[in-house]
Amino acid sequence: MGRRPCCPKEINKGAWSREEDETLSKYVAIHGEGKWQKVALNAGLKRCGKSCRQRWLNYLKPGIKRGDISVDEEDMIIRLHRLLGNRWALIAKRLPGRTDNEIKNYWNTNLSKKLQKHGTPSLSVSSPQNKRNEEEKIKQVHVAPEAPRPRRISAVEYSKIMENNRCSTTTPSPSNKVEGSSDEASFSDFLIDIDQSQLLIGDDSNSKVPQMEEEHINKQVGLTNSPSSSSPSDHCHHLLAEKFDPLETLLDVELKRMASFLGLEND
DNA sequence: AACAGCGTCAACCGCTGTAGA
DNA sequence: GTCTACAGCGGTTGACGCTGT
Repeated sequence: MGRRPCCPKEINKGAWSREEDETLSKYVAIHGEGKWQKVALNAGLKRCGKSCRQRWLNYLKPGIKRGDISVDEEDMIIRLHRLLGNRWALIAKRLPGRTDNEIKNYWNTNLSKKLQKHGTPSLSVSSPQNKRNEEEKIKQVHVAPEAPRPRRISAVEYSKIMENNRCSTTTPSPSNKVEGSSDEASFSDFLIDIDQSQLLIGDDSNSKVPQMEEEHINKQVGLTNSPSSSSPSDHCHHLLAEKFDPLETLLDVELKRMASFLGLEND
């Protein structure tokens, strides 16, 4: 069963002209993003919808940073890549103004070579005290390049996995772990405890930082919690109900750690 | 000056997930 | 439950510019 070609045959390919860029920008400014097939059709662009989307997101969209990647950004990319592997879209989300394509290209052309040359890159943010912990943590969550590609997974599948793991009984809940603990690692441990082979990653752009993590953070900073004092099983139900991204959460923990090294905790 | 080799990056391609009919 | 269209992602390609010979 063949797949229908996504684009008509009589379309432009290759580099976009200035006229095409203008047409696309104007159309999106008026009608907004989305429905890219219609964009291509209605705007009179002889391009396929995918091509329009990509051009907009990677080049025309306001706020796109172009040009040199700063040292800080590079450092961040390296760290995020350690954590996430080749999940460029997720990495890009953490670098405002940078696109997944740009980061991917930068990695392939610069960083991968640097890393090959020097082995582990020397990351600028590391205090001796925390370095060991961090290395340990990275070891645990490191996505090896040769590891099978993480699979995106639906909330429904996740629910099944969580139920199989009997999370209400065997998995420590952030809510009871956090009690009296200022150790944010405990929270990431909770995440890491999920069988790596079953680790799922919901990385759609709408996935928000899970409420459970917000609660955790709120507790850390001494904010009052939501009225529903949650039992472990409540948390489990919450997990089941929400689309949840353990990696996303881990990432935030990691970023917070980095921020604390840099003294940027309040930013 | 001419050519080859290499690096960069925009764009393409194929795949998966999701939503709606 | 199945099918289809669409969105999104990551790997790959190819055009172009730069550098070395």
